[in-house]
Amino acid sequence: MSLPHPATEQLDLAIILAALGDPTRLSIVAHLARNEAEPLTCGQFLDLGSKTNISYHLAKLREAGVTRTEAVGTSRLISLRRADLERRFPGLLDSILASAKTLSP
Amino acid sequence: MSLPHPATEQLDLAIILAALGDPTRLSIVAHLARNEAEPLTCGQFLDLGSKTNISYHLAKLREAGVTRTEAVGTSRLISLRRADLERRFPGLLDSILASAKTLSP
DNA sequence: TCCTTTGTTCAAAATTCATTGAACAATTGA
DNA sequence: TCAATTGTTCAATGAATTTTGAACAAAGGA
Repeated sequence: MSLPHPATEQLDLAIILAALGDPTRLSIVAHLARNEAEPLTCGQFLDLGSKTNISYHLAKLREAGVTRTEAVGTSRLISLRRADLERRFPGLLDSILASAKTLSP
Repeated sequence: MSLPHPATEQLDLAIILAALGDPTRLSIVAHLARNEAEPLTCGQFLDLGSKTNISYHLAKLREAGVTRTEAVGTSRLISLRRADLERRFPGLLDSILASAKTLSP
């Protein structure tokens, strides 16, 4: 099982914005931001869609470079690539997360 | 000819990010930001695509609330809705424009 | 070993998106 | 009035996206 992640220098703005320009994925990212202390598993997003569908959206976020996914046992631990994003596009993620917060308090 | 623009309070984050998550539209917005002194016409984007195609992308940006389009003669003057965006999602547009700048210096 | 848990992959269907050319509309100027 | 300029709308097409269920795979525990 390969879980390819784009390198930091390869992160593309349009691809990242497209990945975040979807309600389900925006909810996933907001949820990750709210629980950055410990990474979350796929199963913790099942209220947002079916198992298959969440797997699809999480793959999109990973391929865009927004999240990192590491396999641990049968689970996948998902976390925001905050430091990488900050280095490539300073301030971008924070402003998007802040904007997302004005919607779901 | 009606040119409907969403109200500031109705601006939706996912819709805005989806509108900006396209290379052509990101170029359009970056170009608008570089020339905010005076609004631009559709014809000034023809290097990014065909006349019909640019009209399509400009409609997307307008419907998302990113741009404002006013008819003047046979032309359309297009400008960023910077103040509205700032009020609804403070800092968002600036951070996206700054990120876009790191790509095309 | 067998079963459960946790996710992925695959194929199919439905939807949406992007692009094009032809036709149209409105304004301006000769 | 006639023609040129500036964009939009329409229909069609191909591509990409989203969603679903069935089948599969890997790890862990009884």
